[in-house]
Amino acid sequence: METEDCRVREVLDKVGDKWSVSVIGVLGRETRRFSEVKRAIPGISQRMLTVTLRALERDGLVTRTVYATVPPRVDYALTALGLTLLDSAWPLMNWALDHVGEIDKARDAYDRQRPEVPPQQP
Amino acid sequence: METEDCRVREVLDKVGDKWSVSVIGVLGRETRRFSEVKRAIPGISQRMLTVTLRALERDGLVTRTVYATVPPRVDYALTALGLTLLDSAWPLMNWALDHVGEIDKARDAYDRQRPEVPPQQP
DNA sequence: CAGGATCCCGAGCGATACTG
DNA sequence: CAGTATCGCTCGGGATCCTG
Repeated sequence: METEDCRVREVLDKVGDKWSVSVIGVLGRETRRFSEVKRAIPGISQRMLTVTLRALERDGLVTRTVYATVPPRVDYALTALGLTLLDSAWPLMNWALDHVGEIDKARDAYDRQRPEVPPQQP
Repeated sequence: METEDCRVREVLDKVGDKWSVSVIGVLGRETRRFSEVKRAIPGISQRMLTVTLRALERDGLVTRTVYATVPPRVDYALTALGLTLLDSAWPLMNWALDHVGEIDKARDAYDRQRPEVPPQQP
């Protein structure tokens, strides 16, 4: 954890950013249209979906296929590289799922110990 | 990837944030003092190290031990939970290390295809 | 030595409106 | 349908100064 660790962190930042994981998870092993991905991720704005997909495409993690139809249609899918990322991220995603409860409990315990600006009524 | 996915993302955000991974990596299986961790992570400010460590402690991932000596001394170490996180994160960290090169290449190729505001001299 | 308190800038992102 | 363009706000986080 020293010198080129920053490069790792850069990649981890990407995985950790607000939407990339969700998008990669939704794509999984199937090809999806823009609107399908959007519908599959409740809170995302079309802007952030576009931005996120562009970034993933730029990094060689997803492919973008445009069909010159009317109305337009664009398909997204994970590349081979993207699939290896998905596989490598699985353990961590599972960890998150498995331990959310523990984390919540730890957090509550921690918060109960420190008053931290006890509620006032302004 | 639908409803409680947001909880997973919340945890992933934590892992993906700017310093958590580095801190967890530095702690690894050994106890370290505040200043040791700080020195092991080049770019970090003491403020962000404090903030990051507090968040990890709150989530039950690291323990904080204060010695009432002069000068003061504070030790940090991963909890059992933190260790399971470290293990689960390994595959992803390795993936990042192994594929940084590929990502850079993909990025360069992508950028070379789109002019994207060709350099001007203002 | 370990960290609390402030100030402050800019990236990140949501909301909205327009287009091929 | 699948974007692009703008505006504006939030807040992450760096710099700096102070303390037990």
